[in-house]
Amino acid sequence: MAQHMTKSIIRGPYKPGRIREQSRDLILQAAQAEFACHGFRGATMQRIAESAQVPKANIHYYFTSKLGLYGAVLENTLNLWDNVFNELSSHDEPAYVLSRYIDAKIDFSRTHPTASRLFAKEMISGAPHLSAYLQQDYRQWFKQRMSVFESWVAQGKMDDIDPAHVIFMIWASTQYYADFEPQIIIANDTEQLTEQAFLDAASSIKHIILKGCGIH
Amino acid sequence: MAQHMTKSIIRGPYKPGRIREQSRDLILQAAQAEFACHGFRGATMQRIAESAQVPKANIHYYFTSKLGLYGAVLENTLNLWDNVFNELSSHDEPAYVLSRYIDAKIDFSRTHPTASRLFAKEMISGAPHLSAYLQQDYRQWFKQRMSVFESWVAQGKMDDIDPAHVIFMIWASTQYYADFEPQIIIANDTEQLTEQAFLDAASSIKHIILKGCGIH
DNA sequence: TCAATACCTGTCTTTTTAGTCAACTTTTCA
DNA sequence: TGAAAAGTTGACTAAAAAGACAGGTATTGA
Repeated sequence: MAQHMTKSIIRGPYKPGRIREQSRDLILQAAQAEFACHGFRGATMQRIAESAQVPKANIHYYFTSKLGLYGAVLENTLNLWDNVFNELSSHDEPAYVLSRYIDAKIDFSRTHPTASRLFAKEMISGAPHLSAYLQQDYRQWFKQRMSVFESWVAQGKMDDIDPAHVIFMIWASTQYYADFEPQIIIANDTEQLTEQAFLDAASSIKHIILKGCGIH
Repeated sequence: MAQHMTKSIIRGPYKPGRIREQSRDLILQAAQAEFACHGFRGATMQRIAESAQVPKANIHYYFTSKLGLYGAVLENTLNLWDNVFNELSSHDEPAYVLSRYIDAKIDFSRTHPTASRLFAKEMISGAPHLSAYLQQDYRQWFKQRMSVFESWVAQGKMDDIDPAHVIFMIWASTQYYADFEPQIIIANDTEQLTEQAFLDAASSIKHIILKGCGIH
């Protein structure tokens, strides 16, 4: 993704590359929703074009192919993801760190549900387009966090539980509120999930995870 | 799904309707895998045919259309699902009931991963083909179980947590091991998930859920 | 103002897809 | 055993899909 920012000062409403950026973003957003809903194979360029209200040929002006567009959408989404990942820092107090992390994850589910769903769809399909990411950034991040948990266990700050399962439980529980929305909406007997519903979910998850891991 | 069992005694290897049943099952199984991997729109009749090793026209002999086939697959899958749902009976002891339920759910993830993924894909897509089920059986089941939890809370057998979140946490955590398999495999640094890995997961989930809910 | 560059899109081609159909083979049971 | 019923399938059609491309318009900076 080469960025060739010109040195031009803001002079009028137009700068070279500015239209490009806007149009790309518009298409990427429509594409994310379409891919999240129907998966890579099930999404169509025509529907993405209609959703973004641009001619289909315009998409091919900015993206080489359907696969190229999907790759750009995934890359875009992973950047968001990484920011939330990094919230799980190596602070000394597990209660503080995990609480913040669960809050951040639930907030992500509320504010970026399509990003969560896109990622989930890709995983369920066997993650054919994420192997590079999973093998590198993810693997590294995961190992680092594991060692933090292990140090907590060694210091007697939490029960001796395999940290991997704790992380998976947090991911699963928080992402569930984005990915399985229809199920939750019907169980709640409501039309759509309010911010309060997400806060309540975070509260329950924090209670169970912290107490369940013996963290005070 | 009309069943017209004839009264014929076992005479040879062939009975009317027997071939039908076998062929339908063969196709349904291939279709489940394909739909689970690529979703409704992304799956193709040709690929299902190849996977089942029958000509495409044969599928159309048994199923009216792609949508009809998908409906049959969903119906098939929901029957399996319901059996696991019913494991969560209204026994007196929450520790016993929840332990058994978590074990059953994890076992389902291990033995029927494609069923879990099919269901997840449908949910993420907004559950357009499951509204009838969600509005009836599921809703009813959910309300009944909620009241069981509430009675446990009233009897001081568990902490005062919204039961819905507990159920969602159990579902999310157990299904995660089927739906997000690639992620777990890479984290575990292994080739595939062993039965022992699932047992360990169940063990950790039980520990956290029971202790986290204050169940003894 | 005026080339040069970036951006836009209607129309076309090729491939893939769901679904049809008529001719064929196998199985059944009276 | 033989006619009727069930099952099978290669070849076809029509629709939808991804992508190419030429000929346009808008924007820029000198």
